Amino acid sequence: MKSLDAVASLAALAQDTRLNVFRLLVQKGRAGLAPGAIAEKLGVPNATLSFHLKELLHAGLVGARQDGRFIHYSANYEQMNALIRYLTDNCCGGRDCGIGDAPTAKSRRKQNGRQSL
Amino acid sequence: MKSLDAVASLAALAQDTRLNVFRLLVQKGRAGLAPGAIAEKLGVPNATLSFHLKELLHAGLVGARQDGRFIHYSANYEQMNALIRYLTDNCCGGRDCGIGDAPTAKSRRKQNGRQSL
DNA sequence: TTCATATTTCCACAATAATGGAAACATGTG
DNA sequence: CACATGTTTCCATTATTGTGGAAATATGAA
Repeated sequence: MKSLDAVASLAALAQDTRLNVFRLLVQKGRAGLAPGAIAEKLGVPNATLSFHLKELLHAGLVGARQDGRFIHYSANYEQMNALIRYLTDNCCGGRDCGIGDAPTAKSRRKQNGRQSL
Repeated sequence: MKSLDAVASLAALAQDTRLNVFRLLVQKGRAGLAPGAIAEKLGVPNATLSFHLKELLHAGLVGARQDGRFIHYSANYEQMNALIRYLTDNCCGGRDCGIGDAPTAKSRRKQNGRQSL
């Protein structure tokens, strides 16, 4: 990931409504959600939501898939992971500091002894 | 981490100079760097750097430690990891999707067979 | 105290971002 | 086609952010 891409992604997430939208989509998985459902869930006016979805889309953090009258927006996990890698890159000069290693959804599930379904 | 904290942290990182400063500090480890060294390394005017360091400090992403005439700024890894956790929280509704799991500095070192020093 | 160096504050200007109602546009249905 | 519903664009207003030179402040050394 390039610096400009990272800044664009971070700027896209650095806004309350967009962050809520993105986290909602992250939790919804590949299937995603349509703007109407997002607007209802988060209580955001259509015009405002549309503006923010476009920002997220432009930053590459979400994808859109047309399905009849609906458009399903979904999180772009590759971009999300690339961004996280960019932030933690070469942590502590590459030494095994044990701190540039955020517990991830997966590792936390392992700690909890939960398995996939 | 609260939504407002996450937005503040993301906003702090969503700026080219600040992102460069933060990544530099992440790579420098707990020892950190003084503004003078950062300014020289990144070619940023003092006033501008000072402004951005304050932003990062205020967002909790870096810490400052006075040492004589110098002030050592260093990355706050706890905050960094909390932010990453916030973004990936409950990915795919908690199912073992295998995608909310960014390769971290540590895991990548393991894959490369490198050990700590 | 006087000097040298490190860092921050002041300030004003320029640029960008967020908001949401109303209207326009797109798509499937009868 | 006419209609209902989902989504986006238009637009003006308001608020926030980034910039860097110059001056002020802080700290240690001579």
